[in-house]
Amino acid sequence: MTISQYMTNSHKARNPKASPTKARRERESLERRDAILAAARNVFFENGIHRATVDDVAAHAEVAKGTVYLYFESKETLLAHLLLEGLDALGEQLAEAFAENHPFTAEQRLRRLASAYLDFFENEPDYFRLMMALDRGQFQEAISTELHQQIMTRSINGLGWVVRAIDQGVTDSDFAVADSKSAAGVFWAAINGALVLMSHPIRREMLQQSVESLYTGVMELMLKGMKK
Amino acid sequence: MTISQYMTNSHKARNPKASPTKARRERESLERRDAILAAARNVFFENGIHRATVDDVAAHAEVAKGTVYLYFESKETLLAHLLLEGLDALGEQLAEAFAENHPFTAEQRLRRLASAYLDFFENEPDYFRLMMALDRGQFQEAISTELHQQIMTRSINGLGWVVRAIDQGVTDSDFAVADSKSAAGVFWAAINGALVLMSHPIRREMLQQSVESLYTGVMELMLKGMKK
DNA sequence: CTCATAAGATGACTATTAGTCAGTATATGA
DNA sequence: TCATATACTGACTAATAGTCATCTTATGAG
Repeated sequence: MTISQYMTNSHKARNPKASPTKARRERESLERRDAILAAARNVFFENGIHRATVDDVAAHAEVAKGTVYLYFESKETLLAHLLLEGLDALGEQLAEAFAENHPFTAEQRLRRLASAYLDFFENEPDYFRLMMALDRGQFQEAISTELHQQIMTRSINGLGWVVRAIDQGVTDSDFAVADSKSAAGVFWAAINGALVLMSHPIRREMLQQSVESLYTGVMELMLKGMKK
Repeated sequence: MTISQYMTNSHKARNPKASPTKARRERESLERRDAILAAARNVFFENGIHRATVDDVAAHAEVAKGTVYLYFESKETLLAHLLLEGLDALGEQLAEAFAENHPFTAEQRLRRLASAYLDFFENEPDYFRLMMALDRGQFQEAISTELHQQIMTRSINGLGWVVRAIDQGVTDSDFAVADSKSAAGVFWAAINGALVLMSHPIRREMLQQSVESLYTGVMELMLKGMKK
């Protein structure tokens, strides 16, 4: 018996219920959970989160409604998990845009981050809508604090890239800002505000300009304002 | 008989149902409508628009539920009328801040407008929440296009003050912006984004700064960016 | 193979609430 | 006084989130 085999057995032995069956059961349980989440993604994104019903989600996942509630506490919890997916996707795109190992200037990095967010807005409108729709007290009260913490952590991590870019700008003496964290909040609030405002066709018509031009306008003013 | 008296009588005569009673009836109808709207204001603002029920509103207005629906098509229509109240209040404050007859500079005017919006955010949090909460497709689909038009008109009028301030800045050669309408959209999107972002206690904690400082940060950067 | 047990799944049921409408009450003026 | 019109009522329907007693299936001991 090799050491690794011994350790594996030891691991199994720790839990009296351990058996080849258990591993399969756990896998199947995760698969079912994923199937329900996938159904939720389709149903909520297709019909909008208010029109869509848990019965619909159950039907799409080919399980009874009760089963949905075995895997997720509530409709809001389901939505929260979709939100986490969206935040993860955005986080990855921001990390890629920051491009840690490339010798970009701080300004280039901020432009790339802003551009990545605009791409996300345009390519993943469902996730973006979800992020905005769930950014409300009503929703937050309906999910566990643990889940809420996870969402907040993901959000902070996303903003972290902006903080780092601004830090770089301060270090390189390109930017003049009092506090990089505040400045990151300002920058993000502004470009996010542009996207929220332009999410409505009527608003776009009203302002007679495209999402891109308003978004770029906000970004350029913010950059100009931060530069030395 | 003066001309005005003649015209008044002529107006009444146009409608064969005219009578002293009719005027009273109409007044009473408006009073009831106001009572229901007042009840809605209390109930929705007290409990939050999702938790509050139309039964609650009816109970507070001391009418049957059916009566509420005689005066307002739906829960959303009730909310839309509260929203109009809020937009009117904000519009008045912006007009006052603009101070047409005072010799303020464009920059002073923009600062005053932004300051008025911050005041509104802080003094009328219920109306502000309503404005943000109802800024969604789901809500817009549920009200008449006429009502929706009214809301949009109020919004445009509000932004109009910002456009005028920026126009002044361009005329006075203080600002360098390509298009004042776009620039107004940019400015408003940015400061509004700051308020939305900071509406959440968790977000404020995350960014470790006050609403005021982030808001001011956004405004100063936007002003700096617009200045020649 | 058989059967007791546990784990997992089910869907009928409850509770809540927006919106309806047949019936009732009140006011008007002929 | 009474027919009519107007205003109001609240029991009812429909939709839907969430529950839980019951059933089904898989497991492994004998």
